[in-house]
Amino acid sequence: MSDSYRQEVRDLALFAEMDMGNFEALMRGAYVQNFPPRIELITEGELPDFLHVVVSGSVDLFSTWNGRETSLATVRPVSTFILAATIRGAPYLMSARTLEKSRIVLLPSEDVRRLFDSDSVFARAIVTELSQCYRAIVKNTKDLKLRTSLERLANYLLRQRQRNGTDEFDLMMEKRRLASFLGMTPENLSRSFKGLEPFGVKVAGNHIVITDVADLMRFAKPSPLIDDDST
Amino acid sequence: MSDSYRQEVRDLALFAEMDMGNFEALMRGAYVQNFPPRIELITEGELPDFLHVVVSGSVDLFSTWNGRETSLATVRPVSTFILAATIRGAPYLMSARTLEKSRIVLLPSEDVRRLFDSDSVFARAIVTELSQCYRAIVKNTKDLKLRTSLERLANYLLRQRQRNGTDEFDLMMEKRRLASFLGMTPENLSRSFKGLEPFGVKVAGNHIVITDVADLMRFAKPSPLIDDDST
DNA sequence: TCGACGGCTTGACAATTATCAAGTGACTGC
DNA sequence: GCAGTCACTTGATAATTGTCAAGCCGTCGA
Repeated sequence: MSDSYRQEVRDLALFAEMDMGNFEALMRGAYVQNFPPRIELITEGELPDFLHVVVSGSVDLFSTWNGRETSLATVRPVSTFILAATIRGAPYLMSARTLEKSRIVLLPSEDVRRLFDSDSVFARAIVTELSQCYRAIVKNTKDLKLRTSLERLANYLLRQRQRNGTDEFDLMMEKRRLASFLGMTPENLSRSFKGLEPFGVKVAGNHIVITDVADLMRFAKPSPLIDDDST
Repeated sequence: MSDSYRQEVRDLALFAEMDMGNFEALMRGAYVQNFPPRIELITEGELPDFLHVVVSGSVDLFSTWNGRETSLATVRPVSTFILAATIRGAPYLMSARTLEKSRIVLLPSEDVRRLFDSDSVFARAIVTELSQCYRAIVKNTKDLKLRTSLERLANYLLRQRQRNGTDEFDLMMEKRRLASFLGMTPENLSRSFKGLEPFGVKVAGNHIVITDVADLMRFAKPSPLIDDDST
């Protein structure tokens, strides 16, 4: 494995503080793989062989039931996914597929679990990461249960504005996936974008301009307890 | 604190394996409190002072936004809640209220965080607990996004059947709260119960009889990746 | 250049879900 | 006992969301 990837993984909060010898051992068993777009990396129901780290590209976490499919999250560099399944040695609850050409570091689950047992610094880093993931999905559940689809879209746009630090930005994903992520159909997402025009949202393809932030916020009523990424 | 509560807390997976001296220290700072029904124990947005352990009674975790409210989970003895907020020292994302007369053990957050840093056995127990909570809420999100309300109710009833080990049981909560938990209105829950009659569900007040399990399963299509409590 | 493809949009319509209003029935306190 | 309360139910109606079909409009490759 090239040193640059090694360093990128080491820089993750999850691995940054762990014992260097343990980290080296973990990386010895690891390998990097390149995937083309739209490749299914893992399938829900299977047992975790590897902890995955996205080094470049992006990965969609999704789930299916009874012929329906929904997108649950997007993983962007540099971060891990399916940590909980790896730790528990329990079946994946989500499937994962690459969205674009992506480079993934694979860490054997066995090694991760063994280190989790022997390296208490690593164990603590895992707690931090897991509690972060847990809180993120709690916020997502609140978003889903307390808001209409129009309100979810409005707040999504405000969160993107916050991330980008500007009132003008491009959507980070296909609209069809955004629709799935927000829990609606592509058709309804189209109509919802129209529905936000009166509140100061201009849409041209993937390009969004928020012309009246105050007005949009008045409608969206964002809350730190749902929309803050950090806490 | 009485020895019986001390032992009940110790028996929790979260505390069972930790160093005895550390556990004793934790319990010295703890205290037990009795609450009447419908008392708000914590309010979302506040900072965690205590890790809560329900010893008897039951607690509703809920959240509000813009005048709406939704029930996210019910905590029954003996288990903890708001572990993630306590560990991160971040604001509660959910509020909690007693559903009935309840006895709660309060463990100062400071002590919990300190022990989490110094007792690696405890830290590992926390990882197990958190990953369990995380996976539970992922399942809940899939339930919400992939199923209609009728399907959610059908699968809920099958889960209760599994828990109780019998085709005849009482609902564990008020129907209004069940409705909120399942992401629907009380009116719709009423109609949904009616809608499940053709699939072998008989309802009389809080009492449920599943007269045709095979038929109900054919409709509900339960999946271990959504409906299994254990994995 | 052209046609095929795929994602997006639009309109008509249907299903699902929520809201409002009224009524039932069980329990409670005077 | 009896009125009052509250959860639950039911019906009518409205809002939201999904489905289906068709058309638009880029991109891409022949």
